[in-house]
Formats: sequence, structure tokens, C-alpha cells
Amino acid sequence: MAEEKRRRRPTLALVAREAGVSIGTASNILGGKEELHSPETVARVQSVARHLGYRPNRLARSLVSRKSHTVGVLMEPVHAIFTRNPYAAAVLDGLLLRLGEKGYHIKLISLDRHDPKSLWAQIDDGSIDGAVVIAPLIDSPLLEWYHHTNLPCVVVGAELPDSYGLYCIEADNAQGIGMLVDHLVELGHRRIGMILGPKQQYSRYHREQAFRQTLHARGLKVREEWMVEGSYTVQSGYEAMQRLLMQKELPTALVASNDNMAVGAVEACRQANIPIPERLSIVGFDDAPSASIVSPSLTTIHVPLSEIGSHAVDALLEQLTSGVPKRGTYRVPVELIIRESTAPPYVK
Amino acid sequence: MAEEKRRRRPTLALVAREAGVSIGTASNILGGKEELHSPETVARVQSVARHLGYRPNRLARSLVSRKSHTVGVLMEPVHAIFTRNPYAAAVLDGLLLRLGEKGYHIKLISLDRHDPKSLWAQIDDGSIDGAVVIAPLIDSPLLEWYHHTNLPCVVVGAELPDSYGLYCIEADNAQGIGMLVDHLVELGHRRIGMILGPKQQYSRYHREQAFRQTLHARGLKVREEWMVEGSYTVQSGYEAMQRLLMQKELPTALVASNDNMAVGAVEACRQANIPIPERLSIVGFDDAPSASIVSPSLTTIHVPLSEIGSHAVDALLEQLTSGVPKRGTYRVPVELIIRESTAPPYVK
DNA sequence: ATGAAAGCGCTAACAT
DNA sequence: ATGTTAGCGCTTTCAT
Repeated sequence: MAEEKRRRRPTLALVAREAGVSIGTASNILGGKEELHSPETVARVQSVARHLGYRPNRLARSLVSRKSHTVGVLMEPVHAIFTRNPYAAAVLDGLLLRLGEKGYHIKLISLDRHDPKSLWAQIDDGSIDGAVVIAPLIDSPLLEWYHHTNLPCVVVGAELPDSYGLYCIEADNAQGIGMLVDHLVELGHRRIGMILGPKQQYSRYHREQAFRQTLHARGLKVREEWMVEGSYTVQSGYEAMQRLLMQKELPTALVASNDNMAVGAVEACRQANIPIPERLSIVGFDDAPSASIVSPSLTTIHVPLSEIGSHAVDALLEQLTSGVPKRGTYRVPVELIIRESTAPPYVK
Repeated sequence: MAEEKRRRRPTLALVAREAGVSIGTASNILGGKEELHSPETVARVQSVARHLGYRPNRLARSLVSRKSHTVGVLMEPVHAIFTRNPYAAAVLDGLLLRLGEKGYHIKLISLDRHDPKSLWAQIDDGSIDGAVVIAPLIDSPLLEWYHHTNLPCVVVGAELPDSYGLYCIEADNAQGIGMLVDHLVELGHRRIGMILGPKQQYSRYHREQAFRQTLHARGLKVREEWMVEGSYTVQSGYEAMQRLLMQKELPTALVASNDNMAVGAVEACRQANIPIPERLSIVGFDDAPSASIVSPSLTTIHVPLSEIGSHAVDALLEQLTSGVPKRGTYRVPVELIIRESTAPPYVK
């Protein structure tokens, strides 16, 4: 009995008793409202707390205050593989940094495909004040958000239709793809292909559409046999390139929808003895760390991913404090980074 | 008043009242002890809960049960940058996967250097049942662990002295370095240098020591001017290589303490027009994604990082259920991966 | 099989 | 300036 008491961590009640004050007083002092009490009491309580090694129980605190000071980061299982997903990793960097500054804690939630029914019970269980959703997929059960919960939420890496009523932060895909195509056109390319992203990703469509429009605007024709599909992984880029290489006619330049796939494509070309950029120019998107490491290094679009993470935090905390849901889309300006993987088209 | 009630999420009490049962009964049924009650009651309660959209409050549940079903992942701020730290990213992958399988949630905690006093208050606040510490640094306040808390804990990516009394999981550095050196020696190299990790990392010393011992065992001399230091980043490897290149005499092979630095070293050589591996063989450690992407691809040591993450979870959960603290070290077997960055030494 | 009641550790009115 | 009280939403005896 007495032993059990000893094992348990000291509580507010214990501190109060030892310091000879009421539990409310102790709560005030240890909860940062010291100005309500006399200096002596404050000192005594703090000293007792220190000696006892008192640490407030966050759960109890959150239960009554209805604030967990924790935000959830929701990821599709596909994305919860940071080694293969520089995108999610970079966004997480930004989230972590800003959330830490603001004194918030972070809970990582990888959606469980096995049991989508318990999805909302897992997310909205009182343990988080709000959520950041990373690149939700098109059929994602997550997107029924407002049917199930009114937890504040911010979406990163996908531009959702307005009807979802969520605030989205996404790279300006149209601007980025436009810059890439223009760069290639200026080099003299007129035969340009594309490796598309997977059909479940919103970004795929925005990037594809921008590609088609820009080509059109430049008076170039979109050749459907040069539009191949990948899944945003290195391996898929490799395979897409192999498929492309089986065509009778080849483009002189290729836009990969992200850097991962561009890296895979470069490797496929290397194995097929097609020199990059002499025979084929290849560009990527995102400016992942690998883009500057591969050889040739990739011309790509720099997306300030970790700033996007910080921005997401700011937008979310703003909702938390104001109580007003935010909606709409913030398209983040991007930048063209010219490296070694692009050159004028080969002339026989 | 009534409005406020409406806004709030339904509680157990509400479900119980609507179903015409006591709160205890509802708790049993919704908490998985349905066998204690009659089928009709069970059905009724479940149905009411569903219609009301009831979701249990995890905080309240954890408060009374003293289990949060959440594991904390503690990282030094240096590591909390996943884009630059494939090591932490890969371990996190493994943690995330296994923790998800086990129904545990995960809280990411990046140590705050600004306020080390509140460190334990942040960690041991009732919100986690145990912790995984990723690659703690040598002077880390974290290592006073058992003075401050008896939270179960597992250390990954560092082999701590026994005195800390913590269970550590780390790649078999001695084996790995031995394999690398042996590989180089077999190729004919006798002049081998090393890029060391930073002094704050435990792994630096284990890798350095293994290097010195293996060279010694092979009858080779360690040339101190070929032992240069980096900080496990690509940039630091680049700079370390530049310093090395200023020596009058150069080694014919170089062991970089991790892949990041090997990548940086390769880049420095490229700029200095030193062909790899013809003029200099370079090896890395970890088998990070970049190792197979750079050109030439890196001969390196494969460390099953995500398995290490899973293993860490298993070890931690074992402690959680058994209540018995685990200690000692598990040295994970590693594997030599031979790629393009190594070749026999150049002969004039 | 079910209900009543105690309390997890804390905050926030409200009194004094 | 300090004490008292009523919960936060849930689990868990202990009765019935």
C-alpha cells in the first residue's frame, strides 16, 4: 500500500500537501499563474515540486482543458516510407521545426488500410488538436473529413476541389511545369514526352494538365505514345523509361513528374547507352536531395518543401486559436533549377 | 447550454443514457468486454454508439488505465532533419510499420536544446508508455535517463557503455568496417585513409577503432594525416575530401564512415578530376538510398535499418508487457555490398 | 447481467 | 492571496 504510493509519480495533490497549500494554489503556481500568489508561497511550492521531482500529467491536464497541444500528421501508408519519399520527409522537417518552436507536440499517424472503420476513432480521439494531412490520395477515406469530425485540418501536397472545404497548400504545379517546358523549348526541343505520376495523386493531374496546356500554347503537339505512367518511385521511373525506349521514335526531351522518377529514367538510359543530356534531356520536379547527387545532376523545379511544412503549421495554429476554419488553396511559388541533365537537342 | 452540449462530442454517459443502461455497462461493451453482457444489450449499446457517432476519448481512457498505447521517438535536433538524415528516416520507417501493426501510436519528440530543464517534463508526462532514442550524442542530457525516469527505453544507433543500463541496438560496426577494409586489401590496397564521423557520435569511435584494429591486423600502418573528420553530412564529406587532397601523398583507398560523406567525397574528386575508382577507391557505410544512386555507385555496408526499427519496437513492447527492464547490446549483422566505387589500386 | 460509486490528476469557477 | 468544489470522460471494483 505505502509501497505502491512510493512507486507512483508525485501528483499535484502531494506537492500541495507537502507545501502546506491547497491543490488549487499549487495548480496555479505550477501552471504558470504565479502572479496570483505571494512570492513566498510561490517559492515554497516550486521548491517542493522540484524536490519531489514533480512533473505534471499532460493527459489529466489535456482532459480538463480540452487542449492536447499536439497535432497529428496523417499520412497514407504509401507515404509513410520516408526513405523512399523525400517529399514527405522534407515536409516533416518543416513541420517538426515550427511545431517545436510553438511548443506543440507531434503525433505521427499512418492510416491503416486494414481497418478504415476505426479511422476516425484513431484520429479524433481527443489526443490531437488538429491535423496536417500529407498528400491525400484521390479515393482516400480521409477526404470525408467534415462528415466525421470538425477537427481543424490543413492539407499539404494536394490541391483538393473546393467542395472539400479544406485549406490546401501545394506547389504551383502549373508554374513549375510551365517553366520546365519553356526551358526545354528555349533549348530548341520540340519533341517532348512526359512520365506521369500515379492516378491516385491529385498532383498527377495538375502536372499533366499544365504540360498539355503549355505544349499547346507553344504550338507543340502532345504525342500520346510519349506519355507514360509511373508511381513517383525511382523504380517506376526506370520502368517507364524502358517502356518509352521501345517506341520507334523517341522524344528529344522528357519531363518526369518528380525527381524520383527522373532518377530512375536516367539510370535506365545509362543502361541503354543513351547519353544524357546529349541524346535526351530529362527534367524532374521537387528538387529532392537526390536531384543534385545523381549524375548528370537534374534540372528540376525547386519546391520549398520544408517552408511548406512551416506554413502548414502556421495555418493550422491560426485555425486553432481563432476557431475559424480556413479554406482555399495556397499555391507556393517555385523556382527553376538548371543543372546538367538538359541541353539542346541532338542534331545529326 | 443545450447548444454547448450539442457541440461536444458524445460521451460514454450519453450513449449509456440513450441506450438505457448504466455507464459501466456501456464501458464494458464498448471497451471490448462484450461477453459480460446479454446479446441484446450489447447490440443495443453498439447500435446507439454508432448512431451517435461515439468515439472514446483516448485521454480519459489513458488517464485511468495508465497506459497511453503511445511510444515516443526521441531525436537530437541534428537528427530531426530527415532529408539530410537517411539513417533516422529509415529507422523511423521500421518503427512506424511495426508500431502500427501493434496498435501503438507514435509521438515524435525532437529534443529542445534551448530548454534542457524541461526535457523530462516533456518526455515523461504520462503521454507515452516508453521511448525509442535515436542515436543519442555523447554529451546528451538524455543519457541521465534512469536518474530521471523509469520509463522503458530502447536506444538505436549507438552502443552505450554498460553503465547506462539501457538496451542498445546498433549495427555491428566492427564487422562492417572489417569487411570494407578486407575488401580493399584483397583488391590490393595498402594505403587506406578514413573520413571519421563527428566526435559527439558513439558510432564514430567504434568505427574508428575497428578501422585501426583491422589495418593493424593486416599489417598495414595507419597514417594519421589520412584520418580526416566530417560530421556525417554530404557537405562535410566534400570538405573532408578537399582537405585530404591537399596532402602531398594520397591514399589509394578511402573508407568514409557513412554514405553521406562518401557521396560528398566522390563529388569533391569529380571536381578535382580524380577518377573513381581508377585513382581512388571510396567506400561508405549504411547503404543509404543515395549509395546506389550516385555515380559511381558506392561499395558500402548494408545495415538493415528498418529491421532495426522493428526490432527496437519489439524490444520495447517486451519491456512494456513484462515490466522487466532490458539491458545490454544487440549488434546487428551487416553485409558487404560491392558496387562501382572500388577497384584495384592504380599502377603507374 | 447490470448498476452505483470511487477516482485517475488536473483545471477552473467560485468562495472566502 | 488562498481554499473549496465540481467536473473532464473514462475504467474498475463492489454490490445487487
